[in-house]
Order: sequence, then structure tokens, then C-alpha cells
Amino acid sequence: MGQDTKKPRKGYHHGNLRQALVDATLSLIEEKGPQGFTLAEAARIAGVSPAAPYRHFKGREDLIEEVARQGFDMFADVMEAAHDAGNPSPLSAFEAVGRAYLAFARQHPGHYIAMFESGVAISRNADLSMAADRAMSVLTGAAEALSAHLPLDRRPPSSMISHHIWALSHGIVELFARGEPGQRAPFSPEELLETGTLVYLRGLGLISPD
Amino acid sequence: MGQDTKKPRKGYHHGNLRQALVDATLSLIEEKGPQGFTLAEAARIAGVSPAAPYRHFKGREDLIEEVARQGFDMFADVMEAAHDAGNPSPLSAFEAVGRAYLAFARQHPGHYIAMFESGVAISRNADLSMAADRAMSVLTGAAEALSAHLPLDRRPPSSMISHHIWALSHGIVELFARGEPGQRAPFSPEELLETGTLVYLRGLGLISPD
DNA sequence: TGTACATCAGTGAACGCGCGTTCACTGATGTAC
DNA sequence: TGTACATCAGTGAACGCGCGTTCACTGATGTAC
Repeated sequence: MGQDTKKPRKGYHHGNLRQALVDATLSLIEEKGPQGFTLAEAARIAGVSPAAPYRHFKGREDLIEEVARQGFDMFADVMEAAHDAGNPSPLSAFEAVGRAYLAFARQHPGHYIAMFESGVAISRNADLSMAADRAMSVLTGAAEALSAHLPLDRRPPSSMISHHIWALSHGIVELFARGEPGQRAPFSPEELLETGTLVYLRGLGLISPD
Repeated sequence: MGQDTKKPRKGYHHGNLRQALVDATLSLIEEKGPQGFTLAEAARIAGVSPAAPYRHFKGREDLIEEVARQGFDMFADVMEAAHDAGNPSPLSAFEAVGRAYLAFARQHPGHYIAMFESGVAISRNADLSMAADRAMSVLTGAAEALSAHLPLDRRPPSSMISHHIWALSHGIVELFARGEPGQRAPFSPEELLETGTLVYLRGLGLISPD
């Protein structure tokens, strides 16, 4: 019971409408998909009139962008934390970042959808694209550290490695981590990412072919 | 400029409204995303009244499902053709299927979106899920043929291999083949899939680590 | 070949709906003195 | 501490819009004899 988030400010008129609208947007997106969200319904959930959101956001698009921005911020945080926890081994750091990617998508589906499936134009919003860049840079950084350990002759650019793993992770999320439960999945998303990454790293020459 | 498709039937009232609506849906989806499509606008494009589509489809959802079904059919066709063209080498057949995946997504974005991003419930529609199964089975078949050439001790299940490559391909399509041109892409989608698959296959032991 | 009829693919008007957004407003909160 | 005022976050009513869908209809096409 109580407020959704931990802010117990009773004050003002609402207290924390801005974040309440963000939270409402998240649950709407999770429940009905990226386009099932409407400003009017978010206001309803937050318990205010349909005009109230305009005190905090320029409009519908602006609210979604804020959700995506918060998502990229959290995303960067958890990936950074995972990376640091995996140090000093570049290999374990890299694998930890991959696992964190999947865990984030699973634990924060609303954010993930807002970030990657809502159609927000990341480059249109400076704050948004900064947050997205920070998240991406964790992955590229991990790939660079890995890359340094690679035999020089057969070494792909580190940004290519990070793009490969990003695509693999995103593909797994979109195809196997969500969607219809009917989607017969012989393997869990985690298992798929784990095994796929292992094969890939072996192909890079980073793991012995035991 | 003649009809969109090659059917020159002048007859009837419209001649080929059903397919004209499918075509209109495709261009709407390509232009405005999966949710930018409306039945009313598709009817407008086809030059008929908003009630006309109900002679051919149960409603909006039914029309999207037909678009996705046709997409999966074409998808299966091109992947089968690519597979056969790559025979008898399982390796080249597998790689050809991967390239065909990407080529399809690029050449038929409307279909691809309807198939994977429109939120259609594939399992709800028998025809749809049959077409989807056929497409998938090309990839799993190619993976099986590959798998037979693998050293027995370190061989992942062939369905796991196909899931890996599927996820990689889909991730590349979603992240790098579409979306904002602002998305600075240091590598082309084709390049990413090509190199990613090569590293992966080397990891499987199918390619010598030259 | 011609006619009577059934079928079928379209029309056009209407419906109820919920949306995003704007507007003048109001009442609570914060601040200067 | 008390008062006057500015600011700010909300209200509630209204708007125009386009949607999906239904309905009785009409006119063209196909068919039986």
C-alpha cells in the first residue's frame, strides 16, 4: 500500500506527479505494449485530470522520452556495476555485462520497451542520447578490454565485437524473452545468451576449445 | 501507371480489393510504423469506402495477420531458395540462409515489421503459425546439417545453433538495419552478420582459425 | 441468346468512443517585508 | 508572527479529430433455365 515509490512527501497538490506519471506509463507499457499507452490513461492512473500532465511534460512524446531516459540511466548503472564486479578479468567482466543486459530487460520490461520499441527518436533529445551513449559505452569499453587480449593478427575491431554481442542480446530479448508464452522455447534466454557468447568468444580465440 | 501488382483484371467492382488492402497496409506500416496503420486509411489508399474492407477481413487485426502470413510465406520461400543455392555444402548453405534473412528484412520492411513488431499473436492464427513454422524450419534444418559435421564431444544442440543465429540476425535488423539514420553505424548490417557468423562458426570448430 | 433471380462487393451515413490538447480558472504553497 | 502578494500545480469543461465498426442499401456480376 502507500505510494508506489518511496517518496513520502504528502505536501503540495499531488506531491510527486511527475514521477507518478512516469510510473503509470511504465505499467501501461508493460501491460499493453508501447502504443497502448495514452496520456489520458496515465493521468487517470495517477489520479489527476487529463490536463495535469501538461504541467510536467510538453506532451505525450515528452513523457515517453523521459521514461526512456530514466531507462537508459538505470541500464548504464547496472551494466557499469556488473562490469566492475567482474573486474579485473576482462573476460568475466564482459560476460557479466552481457548477463546484466538480459537481467535488465527482464526486470524492467517497461523501460526496455520504451528504450528500444516505442519509436522514440533517441537523437532528438539531448538528455536521452547522452544516457543512451553512456549505456552503450559500457559495452564497448568491455569489448575493448577484451580485444587487448586478442592475438593481433585475427582481431576484429572492438566496436564490432560489442555490436555483435549487443545484437545477439537484443535479438534474444525480443524473440525469446518476451512475447507469447506459446512461443515454445526449448532454451531459456539466459541459457541462449550464455552459450552463444561462449561459442563466440571461443571463435575469437579467447577461450580454449576444450 | 497500372495496378500495383501484376493482376490486370479490370472486372468487378474493384477487381482485387483484398490484395490492394494488403499492399496499402504494407506501405502504411513502412511509412508510419506498425501502429500508424489504420483500416480507414488503408481503405482510402485502395480507393474504397471505410466499410469495404469488412467484405474481405474480419477487422483490423485480421488484415494485419494476413500481411504477416504473406510475409512468412515469402520469408520461407527466399530462405529455402538460398539454402538450396548453397547446397551441397552445409556451411555455405547456412551462410546463405543468414544472408537471405537480412536481405528479406531489408527488401520487405513492411512484411518484416508485420511479422515481428506488430504485436500479432502468431499462435492465434493457424495459417499464420504454419507459415512461421515453415520459415523457422529452414533455419533449423540448415543448422542440423551443419551440426552433423561437428566434432561430437563439443556439439551444441542444432536447435540452439539456429536460435543463436536467428537472434543475432534479428538483433542486427532491429538495431542497425532500420531506425534513425542518425544511428551512427560504423558497420553495415550485412558486414555485421557476416563477421559475427564467421566468429561464431569458428567457435563451433567449423572453420579453421586461420 | 434472353430473361429472372441470387449472390456478392461495394456505398454512404451514422454511431459511440477516447484521444491529445487548450483554456480560463482556482486554490494551495512559498516568500518578502 | 502576520499579512499581501506572486507563483505554481492542479481542475473541469470543451474542442476537433479520426478511428473501428455497423447498418440498410444498391448496383454490378454470375447462373439456371
